[in-house]
Amino acid sequence: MARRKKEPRAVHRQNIATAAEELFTKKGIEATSMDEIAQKAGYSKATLYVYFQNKEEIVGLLVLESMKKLYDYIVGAIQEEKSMRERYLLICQGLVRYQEKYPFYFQIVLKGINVNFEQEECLPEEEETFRIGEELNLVLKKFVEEGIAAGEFRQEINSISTVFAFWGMLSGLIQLAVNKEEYIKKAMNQTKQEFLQNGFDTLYHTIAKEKQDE
Amino acid sequence: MARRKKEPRAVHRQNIATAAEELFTKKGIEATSMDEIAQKAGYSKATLYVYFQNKEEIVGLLVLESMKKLYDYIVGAIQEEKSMRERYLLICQGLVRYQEKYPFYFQIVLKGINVNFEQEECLPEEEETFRIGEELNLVLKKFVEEGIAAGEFRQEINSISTVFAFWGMLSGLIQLAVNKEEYIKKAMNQTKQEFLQNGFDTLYHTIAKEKQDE
Amino acid sequence: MARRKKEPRAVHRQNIATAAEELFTKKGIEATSMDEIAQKAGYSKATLYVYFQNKEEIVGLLVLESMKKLYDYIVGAIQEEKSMRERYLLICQGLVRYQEKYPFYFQIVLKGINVNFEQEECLPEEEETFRIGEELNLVLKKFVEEGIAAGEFRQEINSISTVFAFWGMLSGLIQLAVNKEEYIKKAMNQTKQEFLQNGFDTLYHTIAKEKQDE
Amino acid sequence: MARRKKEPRAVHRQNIATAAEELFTKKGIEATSMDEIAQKAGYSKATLYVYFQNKEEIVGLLVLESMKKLYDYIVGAIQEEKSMRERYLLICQGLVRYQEKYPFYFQIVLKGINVNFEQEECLPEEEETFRIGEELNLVLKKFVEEGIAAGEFRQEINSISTVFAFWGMLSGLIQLAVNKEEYIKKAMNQTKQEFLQNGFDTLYHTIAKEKQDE
DNA sequence: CATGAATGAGGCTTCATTCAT
DNA sequence: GATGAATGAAGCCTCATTCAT
Repeated sequence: MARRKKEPRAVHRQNIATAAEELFTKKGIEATSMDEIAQKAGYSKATLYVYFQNKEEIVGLLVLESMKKLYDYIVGAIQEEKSMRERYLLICQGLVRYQEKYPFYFQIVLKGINVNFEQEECLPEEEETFRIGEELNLVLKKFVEEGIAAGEFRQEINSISTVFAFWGMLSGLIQLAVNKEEYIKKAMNQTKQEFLQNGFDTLYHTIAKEKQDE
Repeated sequence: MARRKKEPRAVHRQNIATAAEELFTKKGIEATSMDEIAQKAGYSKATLYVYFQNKEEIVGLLVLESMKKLYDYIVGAIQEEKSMRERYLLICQGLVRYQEKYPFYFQIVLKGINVNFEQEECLPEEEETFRIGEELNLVLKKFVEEGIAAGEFRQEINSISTVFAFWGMLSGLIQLAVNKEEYIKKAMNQTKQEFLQNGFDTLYHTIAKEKQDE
Repeated sequence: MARRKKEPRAVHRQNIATAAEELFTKKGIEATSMDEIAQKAGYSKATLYVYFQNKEEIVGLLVLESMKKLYDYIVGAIQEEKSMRERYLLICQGLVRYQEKYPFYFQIVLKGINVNFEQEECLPEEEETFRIGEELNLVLKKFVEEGIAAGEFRQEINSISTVFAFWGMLSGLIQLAVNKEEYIKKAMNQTKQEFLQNGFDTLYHTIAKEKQDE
Repeated sequence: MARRKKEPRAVHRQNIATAAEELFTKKGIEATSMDEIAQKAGYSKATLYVYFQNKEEIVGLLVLESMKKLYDYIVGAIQEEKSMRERYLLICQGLVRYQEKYPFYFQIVLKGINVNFEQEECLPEEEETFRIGEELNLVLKKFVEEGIAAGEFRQEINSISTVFAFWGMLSGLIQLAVNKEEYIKKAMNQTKQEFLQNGFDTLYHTIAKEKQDE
């Protein structure tokens, strides 16, 4: 009954994680049972526990993966050879793509993780997630500093705090856009994209030096 | 053992809702069982089902109540005889108070409700919640228009879309501040209040007419 | 589907406990599942948890009951208007009856309970069990003292330690007799009763003053 | 990854048994999983089933080994060139050592094994265990007879039955002492050793000829 | 109306054991 | 022979919900 010959552990973990991912995206994390994940992944429920300690670890891995993706999106955006403004918008688009791909982790990442700041009791995946989050903050901070140095961003903005605040505002904006996409369409006749574009622009005024007309 | 002689249905609903409210705030909605609510409210568990169809309806009522409170906060802020800026900040404080008082509905309100836009399957409470939300949007829109008329806010901002975007950004900012209060303290040596104040100011630049240096 | 009208909580607990008791006796505690208990008791599995916090509590109640029974056996034996020797033998018989009725608790009682000496974390049933055990020790100690005073028992025996030692020896003897009843029959052609009688007599020499021929 | 080139079957069995032994002693038999045994032994879990039919057989082997050890202890004690009394106490000490080294088999040996007397369904290890048990009985019987012949032990004691009864009483005493070591300390201010010493002495009166004051 | 009583459905997790390679 | 892989079966427990009284 050996279903797969000799595929490395990581492959099985990925199979399971992928199945879980789809279900989480469709039904939410809490509402998805290990039974369903097993079924979807094509393993027996018990097998799940061969590859993961528990449900939490599956979530943990997925969150970590999502965080990596987010990191890549954003670093990729920043490394483009474009204007500050264009790169800023690419960063925003990165967040949007992230939210679309991992709707549930978006919240988790924005909520719980960093709390375990220097604490012990957490899965290695969670630690790693936190670490990447920190790195991401640094990368963004550098981006802001670069913008200031280039005379494009206003000097007053204390970079780290700004980054963090932006993080919150952007994610709030995106979540709203997603949750109320339909409403936005009907009530103000805008696509999600348009609505977001507006929001991103608006927020850009916040950091950009005067004369930066939208 | 009829606990209260003939008190109207609404009183019992309120008793139950109040008990639920406290538990939800302390432990979260999912983590609170009907058992606990019944216990805290001083009713039998079965009685809960006399006054509410199911758990969801309890949540619905509570969300509605919270929405009313939020409405009051914001309308109250707007009606103050103060400058635009001061009133803007009062609105923000209203949101903060709301988040503090109803941490769990904050998300619900920002997420699911309006989706049922003109749909059938939803509790009367949800409809009402939606209605108040709409009204709130109008009130805020008027506030923005007043600001524009007074020459304090920039003209370009299409009022309804701006209101909505602000809604998202402010709530994102607040949620972040709450979830990472500890982190904010450690990493940037700011209290939640300070961090938020900064964020609100920053966002104010977005709508305020030039020369409005913080 | 209300199976029983208004029987008090204790009745249900007893129903469940009785079913559990039978299964424990037949298959052992570990080997008996809550499912089986529910089935045998004629309740749904979930109902078990209405009346008991968990499996442990069922065991706890049963152990307590058994302890009470044991207490009654022994106090009853001691209160008989007979000679020391006869009463001693009645005590022994009490232990035998106890072992026959509650084979599994015999071990539990002799093993785990008193360990929680003055500790906190234990069910009220366990505390009560411990308390009765203590009382039993006292009763037995008095019996020994009475025997000494009557000039029937040797003076040297430090009463409390003797009681405890006897407790161990008797229970060891009884357990052996039960576990190897068959063997005893075949290897030494004795019934369990005869074998035990001999053992009890032998042990009696230990405490009785000289001239006490078997 | 053949771990050991061509070591005989027995070696592997011993490796596994040793690992199991340690875990059993530390956590109990039930609470030890095959997984853990495999890990500790350095084999794959599946390999365990190459050398043992099932978990039970591992226990069986271990019980057998323990029985051999016990046999050695006791025969060793009897062969000492000392007085009956001293040798009796050595036997007791042997039992104590046995209990300390194999706390879990103590019970098993005293309980289940001989039941399968001349029955079919039992592992070869169990048969062997039984055989050694028998031999042990004989050895002890001879010891008793020697004591009687030497005029040290009372004549009335039918040797085989006495041996068996002693077996039960001693083991009961020892188990009690172990299980309630803490309690003995607190309630009667004795160490386990002291308590046992008393018990052994007490029991010695049972077999010793008069004038044998402790 | 109020509730005591009961439960179906489901959730997570564990573990001894099997089997193809 | 040794093992990686997989799993069936079982266990304990929780909870929203129903219903007869």
